[in-house]
Amino acid sequence: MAIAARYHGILEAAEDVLGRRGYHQASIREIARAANLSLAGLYHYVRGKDELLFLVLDRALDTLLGDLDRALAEAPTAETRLLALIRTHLDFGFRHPQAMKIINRDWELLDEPRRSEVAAKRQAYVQRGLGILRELDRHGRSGDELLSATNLLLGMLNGIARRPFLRSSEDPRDLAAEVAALFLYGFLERSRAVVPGGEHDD
Amino acid sequence: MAIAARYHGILEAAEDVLGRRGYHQASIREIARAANLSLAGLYHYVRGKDELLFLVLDRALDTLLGDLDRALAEAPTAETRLLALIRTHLDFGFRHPQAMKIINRDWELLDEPRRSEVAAKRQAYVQRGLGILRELDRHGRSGDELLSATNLLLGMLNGIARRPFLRSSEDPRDLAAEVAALFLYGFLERSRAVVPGGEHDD
DNA sequence: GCGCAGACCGAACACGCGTTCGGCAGGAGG
DNA sequence: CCTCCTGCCGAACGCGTGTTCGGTCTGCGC
Repeated sequence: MAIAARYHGILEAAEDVLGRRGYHQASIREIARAANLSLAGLYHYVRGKDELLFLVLDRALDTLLGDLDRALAEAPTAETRLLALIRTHLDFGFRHPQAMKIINRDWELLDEPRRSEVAAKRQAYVQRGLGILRELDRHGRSGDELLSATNLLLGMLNGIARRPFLRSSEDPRDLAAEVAALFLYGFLERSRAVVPGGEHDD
Repeated sequence: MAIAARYHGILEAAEDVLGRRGYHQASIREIARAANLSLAGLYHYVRGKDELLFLVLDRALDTLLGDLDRALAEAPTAETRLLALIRTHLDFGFRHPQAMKIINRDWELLDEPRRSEVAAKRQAYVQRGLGILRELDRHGRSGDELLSATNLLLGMLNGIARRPFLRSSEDPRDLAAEVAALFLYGFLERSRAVVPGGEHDD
């Protein structure tokens, strides 16, 4: 179990350093120091720098997809599922900002066997969004149109999560409802509550 | 004038290489090679790598802001101004994809005297968007709400411009109208033409 | 006690990087 | 003809990097 704890600590350190500095600025020496290990000691657990990136990326995407599917399973309607996706995404972004940065910024830097693996998980995430929008669609949009709308939505979410715009006063719950309202009804309308009665307190 | 041509070529080369590889992966040697100069020859024109980044960034932001202000000046209503902003942004993204990447990805890497300078130009751009949304607002939104809506909108745009999702079939004009419609009226509504009669052919 | 295996480390290697230095061509001015 | 200046280059310096090698501990089976 001690080895597993070490491994876990290494992944945490790598996520933090890789997220804060970016893949190419982050040095393996810095990750080792953050994990309370020597440089060569870190190499005892990990084959190289790209494996470190892969491990962090893989774990983060598993967490994100897991959170999402758990939230989706509890949402009965398409509207609540959309809200659940937005909420999960923003929540993850606020709770694991470094992991989010790595997902959005550094995943292309992996080399080929592994790159496809995380690309598949990224695509699975997009598919969840696309499925929800397909349910929500009332105008018979084509797959291409739905896909670009999905990318628009995810772009909005990443635009928020990227930098701390309004993190000061707002909490992710309210923010998610606001984003959902804007996406569903547009900027010109204003309907505060997206889901008419679907709120449950925790 | 030959010196000006050289300078221009250097900026083009730097924009291309910096955009494609990112600041820290791009080497000055590669930029020099792309500009048909030797390594030391490049240093004859430029003080260092960060100055290269600054020059590219500054020129790109000037172009973007210039394009935007020119398009805004011709747009009579708030709706057409919104459409103009979206169009300009997407157009710039399609025409100068490398410059767009640098603007969105690498500007934070500048060191302090210059960083503030490009931050100011970036903020000026956001202010244009915020002003348009303020005109468009029918619900007395607060400055914070308008700012976050602006960031949502810009996030959507960058989400598209980032990767070639649908570049195959769509052209920026149609795409811009689609984005504007989705932003103004929401996903649930569908109004094809955002601006009822404001189209002029070129 | 003995040996072995695994956790861990200090020191080095090879390499690519940003930057600098000394110099070479060639045209202009005296 | 000499000199200066500008555009440009080959070669090097110093440094930080990812990675590896040889070794030292410590604990456990026999």
